[in-house]
Amino acid sequence: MMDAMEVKLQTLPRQVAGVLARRIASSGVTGGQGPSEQQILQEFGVSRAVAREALKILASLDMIEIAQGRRVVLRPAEEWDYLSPLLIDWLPPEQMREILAEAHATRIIIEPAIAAIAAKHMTKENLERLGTLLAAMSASEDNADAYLKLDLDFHMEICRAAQNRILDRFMYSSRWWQMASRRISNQMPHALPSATEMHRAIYEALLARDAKRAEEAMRRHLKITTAVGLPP
Amino acid sequence: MMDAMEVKLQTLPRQVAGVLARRIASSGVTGGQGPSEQQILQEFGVSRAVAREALKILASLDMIEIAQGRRVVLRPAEEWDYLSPLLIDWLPPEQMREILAEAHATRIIIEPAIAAIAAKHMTKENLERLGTLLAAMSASEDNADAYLKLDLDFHMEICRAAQNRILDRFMYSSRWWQMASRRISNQMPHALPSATEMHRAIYEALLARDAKRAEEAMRRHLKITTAVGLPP
DNA sequence: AACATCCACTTGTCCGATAAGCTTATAGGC
DNA sequence: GCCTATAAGCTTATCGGACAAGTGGATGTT
Repeated sequence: MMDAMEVKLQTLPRQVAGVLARRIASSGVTGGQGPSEQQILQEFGVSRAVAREALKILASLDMIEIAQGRRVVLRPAEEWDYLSPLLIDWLPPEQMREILAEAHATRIIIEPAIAAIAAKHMTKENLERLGTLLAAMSASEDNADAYLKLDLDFHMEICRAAQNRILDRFMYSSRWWQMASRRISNQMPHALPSATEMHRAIYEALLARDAKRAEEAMRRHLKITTAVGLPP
Repeated sequence: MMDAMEVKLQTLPRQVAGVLARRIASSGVTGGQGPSEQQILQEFGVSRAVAREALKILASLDMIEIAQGRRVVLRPAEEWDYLSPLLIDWLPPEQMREILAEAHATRIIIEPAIAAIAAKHMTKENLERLGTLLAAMSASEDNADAYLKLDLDFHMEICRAAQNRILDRFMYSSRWWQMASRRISNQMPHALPSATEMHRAIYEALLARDAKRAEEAMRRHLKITTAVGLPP
């Protein structure tokens, strides 16, 4: 049962799935045969139940395809579930950076549109929570971790106002991207005060229910964040 | 082991997960205790392995949370994975219609932006494939099923040109939404010729690498589709 | 060469047992 | 009486072995 020495951070199937996923993602091979239950048993020394669950995890990420009687096959990488926090963590560094850059590009498309819609649907409660978050951000500019959490909540609160569960889901995934992004690039503590200013600009546009202004404020905010936080 | 009479369309865990998911989605309850392994064993008469896999499926949709020693808990419906084709099929009709409407609203946000980006990245191969698809659509206007597949491929091909795997993933999910949408509303055979015209307008804008025009053509196309294909 | 049969391999499902973690209740000490 | 600590009982995690069911290729026949 793997190495008894190592600390148990995650469930066994997830650890096995992680090793397999990294291997698949690094190899770049696609379309061929994937790992079979038997191979996993022998290589990792785990029970068949664990091997099966590990494969099920990879299947839920659309990395492999499982069918009775047939061998596991590797699915094309273009269709993997890059919205899953699991997959993000298992990608090799270069691919991870690429995905995070693409995720940010997608934010620049979606979030201004969200802000525009939200401006028209904002309730008093939404605005109150945004105001509270803004004050907390202003007071947390010396704590990058706390600030990030408030930042994420701020954007999520705006999305909630747009009342669209598909967009909600996108923002939910965005949470993991940004946490991963911060893990690999620990800079931008100096940018926090200016970030608060930009958030305030968004807030005030929403307060005035000015869709155009909210959209533009959000776009400016995200474009500047690109230049600061991510590699070219 | 359930009813031996019924045909085996899907794997057993998935069937069980479907029943449980429908029950959870219909009840509207959230935050409380979810189904335990023992309860599933007794109610469905399946083995523990099947019960566990069924729960794992629900967990992969973010519908429940599983942890050793603790009982399964129901997660808030706002964070379910509405991008999954499984969940879509398991929602009660009203919720399904709501989600499909929200999905279409999201398409109107994202796809025009995709078209604008794609216009600048279009390769000769992309344009050739689009042209082929367009011709096939024109010849399939009497076959709604075939037309839908070509339609989906057309939009996907444009997205591919934008070279963004997050957007790719979104379009991949969009595939299931539209197939579900067609399943519940079987109209719009008369709209196919005009749909081809709109697709051609998009194609020509891309051919001219005119981002603004492609964006606007895509937006018009999707807005008209809204009025025809979905309930208000 | 075409076709039917059989066999080996793979995944699906079942059963029973032990380990590990959490919650609650109970017993003890203060 | 209140608090703490231990223990009991529930939950999920992992193991091992067995058989069923489906697929694909090898085999063999016509």
